[in-house]
Amino acid sequence: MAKPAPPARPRARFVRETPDVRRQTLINATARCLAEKGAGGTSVRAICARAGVSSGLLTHYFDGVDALIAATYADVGAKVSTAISAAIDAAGNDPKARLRACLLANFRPPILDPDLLATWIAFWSLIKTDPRMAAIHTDVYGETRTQLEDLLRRAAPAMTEAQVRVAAISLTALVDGLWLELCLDRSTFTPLEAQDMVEEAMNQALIEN
Amino acid sequence: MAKPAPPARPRARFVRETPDVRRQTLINATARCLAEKGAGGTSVRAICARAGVSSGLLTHYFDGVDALIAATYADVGAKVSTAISAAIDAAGNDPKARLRACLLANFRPPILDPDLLATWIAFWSLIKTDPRMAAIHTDVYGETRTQLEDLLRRAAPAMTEAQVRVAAISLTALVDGLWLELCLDRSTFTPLEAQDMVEEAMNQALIEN
DNA sequence: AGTTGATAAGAGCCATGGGCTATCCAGTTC
DNA sequence: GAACTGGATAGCCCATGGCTCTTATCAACT
Repeated sequence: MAKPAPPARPRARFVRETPDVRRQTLINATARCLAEKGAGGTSVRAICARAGVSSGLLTHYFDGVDALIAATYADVGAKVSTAISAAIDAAGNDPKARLRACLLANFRPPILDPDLLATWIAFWSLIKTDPRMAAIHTDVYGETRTQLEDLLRRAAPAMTEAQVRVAAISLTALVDGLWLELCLDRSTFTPLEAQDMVEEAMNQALIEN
Repeated sequence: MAKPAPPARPRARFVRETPDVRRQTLINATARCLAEKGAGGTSVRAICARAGVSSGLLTHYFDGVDALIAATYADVGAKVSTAISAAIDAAGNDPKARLRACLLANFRPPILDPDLLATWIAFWSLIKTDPRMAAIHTDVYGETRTQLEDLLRRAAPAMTEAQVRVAAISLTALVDGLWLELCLDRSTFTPLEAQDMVEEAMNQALIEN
């Protein structure tokens, strides 16, 4: 069928971007949508409206909205990893100072951010049903733990591999638990208190071994 | 308007239940839906199909699906609290044994359960947008922490109030972080290892003070 | 400058979601 | 046993969701 009515309003102008730029724009818009409206409010239309593109673009550049969310997960994970690495490098060369910086960076922006938790929760909610998300989570968590184990080995060379592994898991869990509760409800304790608790646990792990 | 076509199939039989039974049935169905299909797959129709009732009942007994989810949050939180209290009572009268039981119960069924995490994640995802959920969360978390603080005081009477508070927050965070990661991915470490880590942290908190 | 082909827009399609309501039936009361 | 009360059903309405498809637009190439 031929379209009977010509468009009353001319079609909007647009600029042609490279695929990388477009994908990044969509990923950023997805992260903001997840943060502001949660997983339930993150629809194709909402993402594309925020990105300033039409809804057809999403399917054009990603294999559906689920794939876009998975890509956003990987991207946000990489951003967090970068922020932590930057904090480590800024701490200088002392192994203990570097370990400390790695742990405490979790309680400062941009990582200590309720919006980031909202994004993360959206990812967690998809791990159960989407194997791709589960794979990304395993990657991200494993990378973080490996980095922490490396810092621990340098800060306490006397530790055995088993001790390093347990300490890394334990410190990661403590950090995650404090971070989670801080993002959910700031009224219980402060980021500084959380940092003190983590530092205390870190010293215990180093002293014991 | 009168209905023009008489129903080809007679209407289904039904049984009349008390409001409490119906509400509990719907709450249980909601918890199972959240666990199996995540927050995204938990619709009015899915809940009611699982509960074996028609979709109109949900609106009849709850003020929309959000209210039902909030009720489910409160119910699941109460169940967890009950399980922990039971573990504490089963530990006898020794204060340290009771504290230990409270902490370690988090790594045994029914609390260590990926389905439970799925339910919890659904709740977290609503805290940001629904003040009622935030209020319930504050209640549940506060109650848990108060209970832990009480056990700590009895196990280590020499601790100051500030020390008790910090220890409770810290131990809760460690437990939550380990529990979270265990539910997300069992391959990283085992529940027994998690219990050992928590016990170690508990002993540290008790010895120091 | 004209041509070309991929990029982008935007309306539309079908499915699903939540809530509403007219209708029906099980248990109670007289 | 008959009328009554209110729990329970099932279908409907409208909004929104993801995705497709056609058409318009732009930038590179000849």
